Amino acid sequence: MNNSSNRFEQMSYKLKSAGYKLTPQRVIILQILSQRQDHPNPDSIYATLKKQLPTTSPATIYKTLAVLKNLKEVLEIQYSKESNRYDGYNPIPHPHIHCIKCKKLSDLNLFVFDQLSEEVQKQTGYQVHSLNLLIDGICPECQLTSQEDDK
Amino acid sequence: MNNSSNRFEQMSYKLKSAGYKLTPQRVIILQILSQRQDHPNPDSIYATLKKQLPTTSPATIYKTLAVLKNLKEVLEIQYSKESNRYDGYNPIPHPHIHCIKCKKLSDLNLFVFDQLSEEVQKQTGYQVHSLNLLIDGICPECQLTSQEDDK
DNA sequence: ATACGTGCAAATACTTTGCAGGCTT
DNA sequence: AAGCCTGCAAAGTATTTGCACGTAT
Repeated sequence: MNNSSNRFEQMSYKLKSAGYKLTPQRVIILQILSQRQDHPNPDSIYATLKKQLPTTSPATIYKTLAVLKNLKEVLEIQYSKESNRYDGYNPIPHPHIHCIKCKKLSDLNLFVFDQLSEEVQKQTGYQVHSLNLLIDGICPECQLTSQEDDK
Repeated sequence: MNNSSNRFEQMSYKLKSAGYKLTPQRVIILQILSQRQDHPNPDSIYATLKKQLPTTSPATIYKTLAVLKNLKEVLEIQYSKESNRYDGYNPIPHPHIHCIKCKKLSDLNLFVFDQLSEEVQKQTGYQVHSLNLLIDGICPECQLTSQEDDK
């Protein structure tokens, strides 16, 4: 059993345990979230979902994402300009790097990250809820193709 | 001469050198940005500006902030839910901690932060543009007052 | 039957844009 | 005179909300 299947089972279980119903819409949303590792935004999830259930509305996705976020079964990566992206494959908080050209959003391994929360808590006295590290840049591929539009 | 005055001079100089005009609106915006250390959002800047120039519109603030951001004379702290906040007092990228109760946004000193950009660049090959570390939590004061609303 | 979920549409919030008029150099 | 800047209003985008209907237990 691969991680996608595990994630699907885990999310389904969590939803049901918390008293939520596993509707056809939600099943598909869970499938999408457990499989995709490209951190889709609501609109992208909507596009896929609409193919299988054409009557679905975006509101359903937003509502389900909110539930999953509260259950910590999906990680929300917040943007101010573009819409949020969601990681259901690996919902444990981790830093990301975002290419501002091709919009790709990738995981980033930083061994300092996991200690940060506790360190900040100690240093500031804040009760830390979430720690968002988001890096914007240009990925190696886009660096090649963007040489011509440099001034 | 204190840092606020320095910042005001520096921002004025940068604007003029880059060919922008120093209009009355912009003078006041620069004053606000150079003095306030609470990381105001556009609306808060607007409220102050409106007192001195009642006909000012929010668009003027957004446009001026965009210019200053490009000149790197103001640091934009991005949110997805609330509006952006701006640091003109210390425009060099640095991490922040945000209280989700009282909305206070404070600077955070993390000695690891300054090395991160280069480390990420090496590790990923990305050309790093900006590194945003934003921590959400509850500040010590709000922890005291919020005990009663805990479930 | 009761409560939850869905889909639609309207509302909200923040920010950007187009444009006409004004001011500065 | 030319160009930049402002203020207004409209448009744009992302997300949330209210509500009536449907469905599952």
